[in-house]
Amino acid sequence: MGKNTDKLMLIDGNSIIYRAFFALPPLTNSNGLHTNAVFGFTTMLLKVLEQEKPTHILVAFDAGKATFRHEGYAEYKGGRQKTPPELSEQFPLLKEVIRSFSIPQFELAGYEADDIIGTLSRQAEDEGHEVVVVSGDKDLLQLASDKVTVLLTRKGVSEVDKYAPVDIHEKYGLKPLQIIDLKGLMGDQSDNIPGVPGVGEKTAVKLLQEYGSVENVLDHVTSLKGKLRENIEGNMENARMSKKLATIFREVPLDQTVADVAWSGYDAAKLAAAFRKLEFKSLLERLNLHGADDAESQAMAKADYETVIIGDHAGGWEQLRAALPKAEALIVEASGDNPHQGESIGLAIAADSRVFVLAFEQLKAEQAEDLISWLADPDLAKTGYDLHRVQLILARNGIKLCGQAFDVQLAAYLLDPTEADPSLASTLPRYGLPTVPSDEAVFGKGAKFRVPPTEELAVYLAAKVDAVRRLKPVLADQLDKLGMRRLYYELEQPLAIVLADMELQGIKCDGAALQVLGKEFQRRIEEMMTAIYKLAGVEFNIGSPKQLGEILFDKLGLPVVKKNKTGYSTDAEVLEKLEPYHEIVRLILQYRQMTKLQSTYIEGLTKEIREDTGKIHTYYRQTIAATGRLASQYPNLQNIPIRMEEGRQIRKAFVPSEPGWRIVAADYSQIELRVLAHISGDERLKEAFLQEMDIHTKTAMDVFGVSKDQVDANMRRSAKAVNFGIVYGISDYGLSQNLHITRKEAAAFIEQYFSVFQGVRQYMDSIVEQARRDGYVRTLLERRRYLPDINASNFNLRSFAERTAMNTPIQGTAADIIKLAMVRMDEALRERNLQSRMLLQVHDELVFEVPEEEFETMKVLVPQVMETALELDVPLKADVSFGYNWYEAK
DNA sequence: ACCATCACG
DNA sequence: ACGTACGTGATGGTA
Repeated sequence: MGKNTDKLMLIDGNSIIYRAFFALPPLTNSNGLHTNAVFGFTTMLLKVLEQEKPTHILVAFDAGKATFRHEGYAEYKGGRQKTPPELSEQFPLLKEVIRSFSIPQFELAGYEADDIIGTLSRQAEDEGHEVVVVSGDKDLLQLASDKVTVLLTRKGVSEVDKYAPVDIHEKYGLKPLQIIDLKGLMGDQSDNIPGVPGVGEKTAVKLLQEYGSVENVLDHVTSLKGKLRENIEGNMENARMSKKLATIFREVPLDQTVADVAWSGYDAAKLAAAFRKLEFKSLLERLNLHGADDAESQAMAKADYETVIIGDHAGGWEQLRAALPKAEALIVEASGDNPHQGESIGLAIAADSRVFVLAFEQLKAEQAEDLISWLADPDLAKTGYDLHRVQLILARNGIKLCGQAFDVQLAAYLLDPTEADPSLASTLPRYGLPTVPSDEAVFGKGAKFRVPPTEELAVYLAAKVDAVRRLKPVLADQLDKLGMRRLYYELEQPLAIVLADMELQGIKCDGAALQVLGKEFQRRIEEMMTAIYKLAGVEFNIGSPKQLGEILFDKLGLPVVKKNKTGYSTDAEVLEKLEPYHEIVRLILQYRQMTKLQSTYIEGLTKEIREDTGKIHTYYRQTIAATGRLASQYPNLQNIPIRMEEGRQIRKAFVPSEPGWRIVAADYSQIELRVLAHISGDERLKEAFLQEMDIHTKTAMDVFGVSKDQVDANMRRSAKAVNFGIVYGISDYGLSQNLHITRKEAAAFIEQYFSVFQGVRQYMDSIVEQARRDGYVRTLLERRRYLPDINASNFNLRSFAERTAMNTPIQGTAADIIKLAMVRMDEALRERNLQSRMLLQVHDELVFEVPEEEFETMKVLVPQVMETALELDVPLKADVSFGYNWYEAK
């Protein structure tokens, strides 16, 4: 190493790849090779290279054989699960990627990556250079010094935390070297290092802060008391050995020196080739490497079709007309995220060996008639990408779409509802097909959005529509294989059309009523601002959590309850605790509430009212929620206030679009707990619903062992919280937070609940076990959700996956049921020739507008359809309400 | 672009 | 010992 500005980066290869493997969902390239861990490692590597800009770098690996640590303690790393084959196969891939980065890597028989890193970091330190160690293992913190900082991965591997000695002290109250003592005392499950039984992190830190080291703790064991002393006295040798095992050996006989790992950056073309091979499309883009790699185009589908641009020559329309009977796939392109707005761009249709592409403009031509009637013909099947959206875009242009037969986006969502990127560009490689460029690559994003010249656009749309045609049979087969055929064809596909109809219908919103309310809110906001400034003694931006924190905690000296990574937390939970200390707090809570109503609802909704019709048209996303629920956007009409009276007033602005009509709303009563009763088969829970009892009261009776009359409001409230907790995947901590009780009390509640509702306990245990075995959970209608973290060694990731395993079948089945009810309801309205319209869905509620003469019919029909959507072992119950606006329907 | 906050089921 | 309740979307502030 030469200059003093040199910086050596040492990466713990094994630790990072393990972390990445368990943190990321399974990912395979088109050859079926698993690549998730390599992907995670690479993402992390790019990030730290960018951030730290090292001049020297090395990735160290364990040699995969016995190390010197096994000589003294044969059980070292014993009991560890065998490396899963899905991970093993990624080591060679990773090593190749590292080579493509031109980064040196090594391993040495008998030593671990830690030891190599320790040795080189000492060498560099002695030479006076700066060192950065990267790992997922906090053992490495022992290496920190003036010269050495340690980066530990957080949240899987996507982020790193930087530790200098001062940070370690802040977090643990220990010096870097004491990390070894820490492990000596507390041990390490994953390395099978015993430590001292009964001593965890808390106790170990306390002991070390007092005594400094393991040895000194052992010397002073007589001054300790009780069980702790007993445990330590009985395990002195274990403690000494554990410390030894945890100590990184810093004198590995290495041939290489720091100078040997000099690094001057990577060769973009080499790296691109490697990413290409692994199909790391997003990384290619991130590096802007497209131009660097000629092989890129090879993975793109080689066009084995003829592209016909309509409008180019006279015969185009005629060819299209002749080809339409054989049409196989359809693409409709428009700009922006909101299909109710934005510019319609173009269409592409794949038929036989040809692909036809036309600009939207062309649909105005006389010759477009055949195409338009093809689109509208319910007997002519269309396969496409996001047909729900297509239906809206076409409708906006006065064109009807019918005959939706297969939607690759919807199918891909059902096959993996957690996949974040539903684009064709990302879906294709997941199913082993050659990919297409991303929308972003073609159109640019945000302000840079532009429609490319006709020729380029045509090539892109042609590639997409061809891709849809290839993808369809693959996804359809997969749906069949996984038993999701009916879910797709009888539920989701028909629902897409029902949703589009609802969205096109829209709901009338009385803008004037919103303005009246807004005026009142504004008056109160200004009143509160004045009062808050007066109490604070200064004017500041109340909406800025940073400034508010300074006022509350620095200026007024209120106690700090909770912190977040930006600084003081000032959320409602914190403010409620601070209310007794200062009257400003209550005002701030009210101010927050009012400004939320004003900006999100009064102003937000007003912007969404169409001038010509006075209606709001939301957009239901059918392929977003991991549980199968819908999501509503632009605007979100699933979170209109109801819990607080002030906010609830907003609902008065939602009115029928025809004079004299009414709003009829019906919501499922306790659908999630009913679903739980059904799928768990718990006799007591079933009985509660069969007897039509108030479920929270009944729960309180059973849990507290009292009669109905003895259940007071508090007991019912607790029972209600427990019921919520059960649905969410219960944890004592979560329940304790919610009820403001101790964790112990919460745990006792839960235990009591489970001892009464044994079927529920059994279900919760078995669903988690099943998830561990299969890697996924399912709803009653066979919707599935994969839980890649269910076997993670990271407690947090694993616990989250376990709660998800408990929650998703419940929330997801409830979603199945209301979706089914929507499809049936749509049919019922048509069959009976009713004018009433379904307008909104709010997870367990459906909202209609109903003419006077259909009012009595709908009051019966809606709950009847909802209650019979699916037969369970307990009855489903829907409560109807009505009024001349949504507020009154309560 | 990301975070904190808060609206709903 | 670990440190969270499940699922969403919109907003304003801040880097």
